[in-house]
Amino acid sequence: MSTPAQVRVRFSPSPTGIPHVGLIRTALFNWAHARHHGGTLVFRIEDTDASRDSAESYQALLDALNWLGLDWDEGVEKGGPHGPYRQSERGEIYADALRRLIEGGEVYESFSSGEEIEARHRAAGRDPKLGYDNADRDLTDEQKAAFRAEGRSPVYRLRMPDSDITFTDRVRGEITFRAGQVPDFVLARGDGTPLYPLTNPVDDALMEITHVLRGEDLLASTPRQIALLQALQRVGIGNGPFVYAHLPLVTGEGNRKLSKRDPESNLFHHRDRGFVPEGLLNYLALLGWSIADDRDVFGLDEMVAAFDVSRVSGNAARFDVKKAEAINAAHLRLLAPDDFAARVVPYLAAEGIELTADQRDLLAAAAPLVQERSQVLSDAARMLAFLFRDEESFTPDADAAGKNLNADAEPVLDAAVAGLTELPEWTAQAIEESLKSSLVDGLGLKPRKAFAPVRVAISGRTVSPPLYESMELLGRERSLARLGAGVRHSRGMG
RNA sequence: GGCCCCGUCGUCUAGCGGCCCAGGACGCCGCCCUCUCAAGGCGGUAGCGCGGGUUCAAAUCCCGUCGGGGCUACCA
Repeated sequence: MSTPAQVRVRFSPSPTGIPHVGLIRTALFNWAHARHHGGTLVFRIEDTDASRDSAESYQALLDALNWLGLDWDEGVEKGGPHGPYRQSERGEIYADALRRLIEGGEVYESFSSGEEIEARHRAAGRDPKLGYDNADRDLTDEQKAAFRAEGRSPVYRLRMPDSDITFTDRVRGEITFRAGQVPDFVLARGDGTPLYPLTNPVDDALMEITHVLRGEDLLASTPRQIALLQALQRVGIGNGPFVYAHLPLVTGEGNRKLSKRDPESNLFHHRDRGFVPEGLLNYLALLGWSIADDRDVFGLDEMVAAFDVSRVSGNAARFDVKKAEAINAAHLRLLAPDDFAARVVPYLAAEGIELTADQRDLLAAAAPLVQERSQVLSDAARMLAFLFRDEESFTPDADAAGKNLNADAEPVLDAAVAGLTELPEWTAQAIEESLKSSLVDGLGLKPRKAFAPVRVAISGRTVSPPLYESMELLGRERSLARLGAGVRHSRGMG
């Protein structure tokens, strides 16, 4: 595909709250688009609302992108020829743009209050929710002076063109907004504070953005931006409108836009559960895009090679935790064993386990046992935790113990201990033979019945790494100690 | 209410006029492997919202309708 100019895209969040998966999906698509075309990704911060922006949110954004490995070429923390990249530091630029727009007759002062606008609609028998009625477009100097004399200060509105606005959205095709449907809108407050509708297009123009990939929630504001971009061009700023692509919304239960209230909207929630960047990014890529008709597990490099915005779907996409986990699980299995083990470490720490050097080796030996049975890294940490707890602090999961370390379990565990104590060598194979002979053959139990109490006594859980291997790694002494503790627990239940 | 977007299995999607009595994935169900939970393998379940056109032929094009969603701030 050929593109006339060098591709320049941007990721321009406002630092409010915790990074949302929908926001990150947008970042990913912009990143992929830039990388696919060998273009430039600009990372700009839209912090024009001091009351909502926070330094923590800004840090969280950096943290998110760094964790995911989504790098940018120009922007905050990096600089570039179009800085500064935080809107809070670009006040003079917006003031200048506004001044030129006013001098060029593109923008006018508006004194109407919201109540007045509604009142006019009611008086005329119109829907009061119609929005601004462009009533202040041609105020005379005398009228303006009179308003000022009342102590009122005006807002600045862009004079919208009286012609249709049509553009070709890269994902949705041609979209037209009829003339007169979009009211003149506010670019800056009376005190001159620039607002998003002004700053966003001004920066896109100045930063020479060529493609805007953003959420569908911004689709309705596109005609306003196009009109502004054209006006800016007339007063000597930028080259007019560029290509737009509105990405489908990411929704939650009930097809509603995923709200900040939903835990799955929180990027860090997924990181905390043990999604790896590869897995989460892969899943996010699937929300509106597909790499092939028969494949959905792929890496970032493959995405970059194949990405094409025009193949993005227009349908809203529901964030499905189950599928996200399945994709993540596939990536977990793709990891080299030592890499997998290393990534589990922080999740063990979250369980309160700090590893010693010896335990590091133990982890390296044990991690492969759970690599294929984990969906997220915290699964692995939970299954492995029993290996790293000393006998004083080890306590089986209450639920598992209640169901499996009961009166019925006592003879089972006793028999297991008896057989295991005398075992000449402590290997998984020897353990297996011993347990089968003492429990299955000796007590005539079904394997299900026989191994459940042993598993819970040893690992503390009903789902664990393979039992015999687990016991081998745990060692004879500790295994017998836990079986003994299991016996005592069982008596307590009897 | 107005403007705009969207409408293929429960969910994410492939499909861009014949290759589709619709393919993949997740989920769900079943079976197999196992004298261990799980994992894994195999199989199954389930969908083109509806009504009109256009065409030899429509999931694919057009119109209508119904449904869902977004926007509608001196937030971004």
